[in-house]
Amino acid sequence: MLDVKFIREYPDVVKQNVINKNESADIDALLVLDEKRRSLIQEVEVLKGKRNTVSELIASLKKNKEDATSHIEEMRAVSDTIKSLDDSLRPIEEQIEDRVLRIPNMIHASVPIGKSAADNVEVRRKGDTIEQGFRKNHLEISKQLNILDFERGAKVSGSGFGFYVGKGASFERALINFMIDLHLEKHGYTEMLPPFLANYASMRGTGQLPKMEEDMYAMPLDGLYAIPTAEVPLTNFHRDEVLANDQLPVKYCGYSACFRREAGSYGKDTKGFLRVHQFNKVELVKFVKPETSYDELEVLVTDVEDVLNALEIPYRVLQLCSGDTSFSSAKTYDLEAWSPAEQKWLEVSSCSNFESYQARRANIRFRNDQGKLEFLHTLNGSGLATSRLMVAILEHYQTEDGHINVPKVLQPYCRFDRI
RNA sequence: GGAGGAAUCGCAUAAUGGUAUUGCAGCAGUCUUGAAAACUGCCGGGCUUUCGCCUGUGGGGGUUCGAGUCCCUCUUCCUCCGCCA
Repeated sequence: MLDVKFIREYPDVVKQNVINKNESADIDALLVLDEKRRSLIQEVEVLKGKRNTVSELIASLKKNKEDATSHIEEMRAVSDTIKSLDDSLRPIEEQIEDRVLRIPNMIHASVPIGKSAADNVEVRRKGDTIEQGFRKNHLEISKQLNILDFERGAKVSGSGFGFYVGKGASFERALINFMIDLHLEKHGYTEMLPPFLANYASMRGTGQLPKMEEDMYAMPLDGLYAIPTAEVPLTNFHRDEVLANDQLPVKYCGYSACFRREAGSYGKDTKGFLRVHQFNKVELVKFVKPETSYDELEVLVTDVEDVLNALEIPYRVLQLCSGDTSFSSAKTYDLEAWSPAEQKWLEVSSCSNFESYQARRANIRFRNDQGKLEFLHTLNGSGLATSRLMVAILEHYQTEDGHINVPKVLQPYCRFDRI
């Protein structure tokens, strides 16, 4: 979340940012509440100061066995007033918190202003887009080879769930292991295997709640939510903690299943793996010093590109415009893999710098060079999500006789080199 | 699920119901050629030009003039019992 002090000082900048991000938030209502809060605090603090000094007086009178009855009587009234002021303050502070949590992060100065995905800027491209040719789409080829089963997924769980079957399951597992090993060995991340359910405080810490509640699977009986990304547990790993200065940067790499209700997106890209309620993803999360976070973002993107390069899948890197940059992010790059059968780019990764937005929500600090406590910066990127990557692989590595060659780098992870 | 114990600054610790102690670590300074040691200051959050003020003992309530301390409740951790892959 943003610092309330910042919102108070630069309300117009914050308002323009909300517009640029295609979000909505009533900044003026917040400022009215903030004003009310501060004047109430001023009033109540004078009374509390009085109570403190008189209480001390009462203590010393009692120690000397003198009479303090009149002071106690007086303080009884003061305490009642304090209580009623505190009572009127509480709902105001709750409203302020709720409103602040619903204000999006400020975009970075380098982010182009734009309305939608059409205004995103292609930064670079590796490999060429290719024609469909003889290639079948991922649903046809996977049905023919019996490696994915969405019909039975729908029977067992519902629309938008699928089974990986036989060599399809092995191949998925190989892909995950390959990506994790690459990030550990080549990029120096620490491996994590997180819980797939998280509590309210964690979901709030990374910015999913309270605003995106309808996108989450919830288990109200236990107050738990199915994670939409490993970003949630990996970032909240350090919630309410202070990291040592020389510990930074901290880099985690973790696999998780990801769960998304995808409410409101019915009918859009719903074919097979293009949009599912559960998918697998290897996530990268970094905790860094503020002055290094934009350099760390660039490195994060190249860490992800290494995976696509190793798999020899054509891809492009996009810088998202303001309107397409997510709620909590200050700057985001998307990576898209080419799908010959769909004849379009598929989003397979999203790499973002959240600056101190998540750190402030989740209260993650470090001791800076001056020995002071300061919010650090968090970043994360998918490295990568397998479902759409699988679509690209099944198309690119398809042979004319209707089989799939296993990419060279995955062969050591599979017990076969052809499906 | 049941019984008992615990939670105080980054870590560790103290506090007959009278307003949070001390040590370590960290930061700045004095001294030093430099470092160490020693000494001084800072060292949870907020407000304040300064002096200071408010707040803060896992979360939320309550009793009281006054709560780390007493009561209720929730959470987490530890010990044991039960159930379980």
